[in-house]
Amino acid sequence: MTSPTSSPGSPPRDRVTEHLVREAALTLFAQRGYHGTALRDIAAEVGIRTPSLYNHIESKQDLLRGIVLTTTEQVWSDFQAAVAGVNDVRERLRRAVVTYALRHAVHRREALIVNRDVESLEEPARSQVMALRRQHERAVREIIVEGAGAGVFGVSDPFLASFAILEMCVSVARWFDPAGPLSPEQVAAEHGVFALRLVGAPALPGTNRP
Amino acid sequence: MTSPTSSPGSPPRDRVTEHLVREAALTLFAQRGYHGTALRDIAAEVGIRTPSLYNHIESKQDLLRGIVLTTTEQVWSDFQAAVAGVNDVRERLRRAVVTYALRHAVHRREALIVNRDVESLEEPARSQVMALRRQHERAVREIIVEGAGAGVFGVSDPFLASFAILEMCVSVARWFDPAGPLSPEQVAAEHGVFALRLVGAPALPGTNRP
DNA sequence: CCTACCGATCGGTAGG
DNA sequence: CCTACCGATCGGTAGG
Repeated sequence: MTSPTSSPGSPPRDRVTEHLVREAALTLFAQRGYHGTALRDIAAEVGIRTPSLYNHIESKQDLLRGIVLTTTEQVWSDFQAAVAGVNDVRERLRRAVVTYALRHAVHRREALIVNRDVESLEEPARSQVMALRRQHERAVREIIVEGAGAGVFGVSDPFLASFAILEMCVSVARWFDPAGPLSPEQVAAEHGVFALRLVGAPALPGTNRP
Repeated sequence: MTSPTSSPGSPPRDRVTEHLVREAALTLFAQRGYHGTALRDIAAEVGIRTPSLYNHIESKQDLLRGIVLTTTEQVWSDFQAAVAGVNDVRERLRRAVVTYALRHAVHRREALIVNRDVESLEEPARSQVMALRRQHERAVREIIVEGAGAGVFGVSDPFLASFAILEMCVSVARWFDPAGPLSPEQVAAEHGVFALRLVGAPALPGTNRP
């Protein structure tokens, strides 16, 4: 692949791209946190000096905003796709949980940053993110409320149960090891089983392997 | 209460104490993270200037170390006290979970800091903390292994189940609201129920209120 | 407990 | 993409 254009005035294509910079930020923010990462570190990671970063990004805050907003939006669209057209309330809960857990195994860095550094996000992005998160939480809780109302789930407090289930999935990002014995899909499937058990639902066929 | 001693050379007792400083650090580290909190902020919180902090503490790192080490040691001793002399494996798991969840509801700030900023702890404290955490994790996992071996729990992967249960308790620190409708004890008890359901154990008497 | 001050580092800009 | 540099802020010390 060669440089596609060389219109007058535009600099020659360099090796470092915006994507590479955001990728480096993702890794370092996840490891050390937003405030624990210096732009100097990110620059070094991609082999340039700090000021050159500004050819690719607007600011350090811009890096955080991109990661957190994109991830939060994807959580919501993932959820909608997962439960769309599914009528059985057990299966709807299972799919919501499997999707959410899968994301936290596959996109560990993004998840860690969203949960650790959302407080460092400036307004108005922070409020947008919080609203989207609450929307997702409410939607999952409503599945539990519906299942409890129908007598399919035995749950005394849907708030408690939904937080426990959601946060159990979130924590996958903290301990999941891609080099470990289980695939993201296996971990996600097992969390679907855990969630149904937790709400006291009768097991779905084929979900309990001894 | 008056100043108890005034031995020659010792300065008069001031209003600011080491405890007050550590209390302020606890609140601010929990809110903004270790790297997001300046000593200046902590000093302002207790109404003094930054250099005066050093009459009470050794360094910023010393504040973090105190919080994280103490908390981690208490988790371990809590656990030992909770399961001591309990033979039934279901009851042992339930007590371990209730104790752990209760701590995360009552000591929210400490828990948030341990989980967010342990990476900022310098050696050798960091390794000490990690070892203690692994010890606790292993002990909980062994309860699950024992229950599974005895056929009381139906669990395909004790690692997965123990992480899910433990992290569900950890997350209590993130959403628990002391002003909310549930007491720490109620939340903790409910997590005991969740844990037993999650491992597929038959319910203990009186643990399921509709 | 304070003021004065230290070197180091931060995110970011000027200018090429 | 770079060097040179900015003001602000950091944790911490000197000295009283």
